[in-house]
Amino acid sequence: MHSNNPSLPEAKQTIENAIHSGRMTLIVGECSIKYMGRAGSKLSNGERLIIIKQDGSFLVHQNQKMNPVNYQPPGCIFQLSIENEMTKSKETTGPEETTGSENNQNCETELKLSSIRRKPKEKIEVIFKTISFVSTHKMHDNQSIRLFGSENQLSELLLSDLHLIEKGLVPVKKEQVMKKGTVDIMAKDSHGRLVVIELKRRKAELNAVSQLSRYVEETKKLKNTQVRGILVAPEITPGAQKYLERENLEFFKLDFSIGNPSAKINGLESKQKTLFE
Amino acid sequence: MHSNNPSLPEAKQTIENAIHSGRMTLIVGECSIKYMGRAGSKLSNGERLIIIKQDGSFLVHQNQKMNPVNYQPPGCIFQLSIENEMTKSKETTGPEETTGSENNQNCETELKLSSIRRKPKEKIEVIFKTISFVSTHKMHDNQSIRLFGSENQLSELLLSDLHLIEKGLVPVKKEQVMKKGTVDIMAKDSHGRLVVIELKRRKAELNAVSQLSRYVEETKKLKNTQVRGILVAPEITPGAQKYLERENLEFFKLDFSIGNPSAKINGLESKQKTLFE
DNA sequence: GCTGGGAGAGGCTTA
DNA sequence: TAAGCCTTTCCCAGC
Repeated sequence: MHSNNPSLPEAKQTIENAIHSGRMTLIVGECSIKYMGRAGSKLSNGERLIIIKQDGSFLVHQNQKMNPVNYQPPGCIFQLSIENEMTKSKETTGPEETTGSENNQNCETELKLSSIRRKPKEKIEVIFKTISFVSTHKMHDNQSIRLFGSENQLSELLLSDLHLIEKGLVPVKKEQVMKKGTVDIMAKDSHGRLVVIELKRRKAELNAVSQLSRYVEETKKLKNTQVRGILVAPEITPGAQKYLERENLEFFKLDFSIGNPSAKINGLESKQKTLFE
Repeated sequence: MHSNNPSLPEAKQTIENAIHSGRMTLIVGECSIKYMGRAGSKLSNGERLIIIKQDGSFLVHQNQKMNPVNYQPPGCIFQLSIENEMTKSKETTGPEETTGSENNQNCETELKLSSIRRKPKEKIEVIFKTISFVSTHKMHDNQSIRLFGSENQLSELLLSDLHLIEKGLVPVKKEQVMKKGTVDIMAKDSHGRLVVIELKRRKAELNAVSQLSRYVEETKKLKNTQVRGILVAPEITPGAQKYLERENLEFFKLDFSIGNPSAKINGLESKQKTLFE
């Protein structure tokens, strides 16, 4: 269902019906936006796209950037109301005679769309001056995305190929839960020393080293033994490299990108491909 | 501009025109999606909303969740092509006689929309079986959002109210750039000791302590002097608290919420309000 | 529910 | 451009 240049009351009705029936609602219109909650924001008048989803997600997009300019996560509720100058005046200064409304009866009328989140308490108010477009869609879709190459998956792959990193490296407690606490992979080297392995699917930065360092320290205290730490990532920043060396930790370069011929990881790549195809 | 249940060639033309003229394009249709790049993903057939923005941003939304299921950041380019079974067969197994096309001439025809990112090399392919809806919008909008309550802003406010944290605390190099490297605020206490302050606008977790610890250690080495570290946040998790104590760092509770009467931060709240109103 | 950490993170500022 | 870090981060898995 869709309508072009609907009146604000028409739009209100359409949107309410759509929300009620779980249809995705798209609105394009000239609006100003206010947000108050964990933080606050204001956006002056302009044309934007508003999206209301079945699960109560709420998005406001400008015609640029990937991320919405305002948003609410799933679960919020919506309120719609027609407001006009007379109403507003009444509320604030009492009834007045309408002025300047001869040219356009709607020029002072606005549609307010509020989306409210309970916890934390947050509210977005979209004040539409005009709506150029509303459409609603049933959106039949029972599929879920399958993602390949997440850190978790790479970790699994790496477990069976630990020798890629170092000869003689074996998982601690073979075929058992690796994720001890927050450590990605726990292993033992050929000298029987514990090795904590932190995996990053992208260029490792300072905080990755901080993390590994923390894990190593905790493991040392817990096991009361010497513990090595290896950071596995496709790249590392200079600062992180220096920090790593100061902490006596190690780096192993490993590229994970899918479908990239330059990522010639023995065995790993083919396994990824197999999973992906 | 909009069209309902367009043919795939019509949709192709409409979309190409819109991209060329920088109009935001909305497409609702039944499609399958494939992504290859830093990672990979597959999504089987279903109805989704596709958004193409002026700056080359690309979004695929299902009717749930806040985040797009697939996406490209600004700057990517688009390719559209009509594909059908005969074409496909030719490519793979040579010409064949068309079968089962009597009922619906378009049943084997597809519209492929590819969005390509240069660096890193990534590609999304959306294969439309049917398109129920296309609309394009000029989206006149020259406004930028003004956000209140970001950590940066809070840091600025706090600089002029350092005594809130501790009596006698003064900024190092008064009225000068504080952000030495990555340290939020550098100060001196009444005993002349350097104090590194890390500010978190929300509940502080382990990595916040890691961060502060790292800054303190670096500052110690750099200045070769005793250095205190204070974590300022509205809350702290138990794990972070323990870690903090082990590292001999300090915590100061400070609530930043906007419009929350419980946030009785002397001066800070009124300053925030002033900024927001 | 809280804690912890990844994300195809994106996006921003500064060097 | 890279580096570092914030985000109204969202989101998910574990506990």
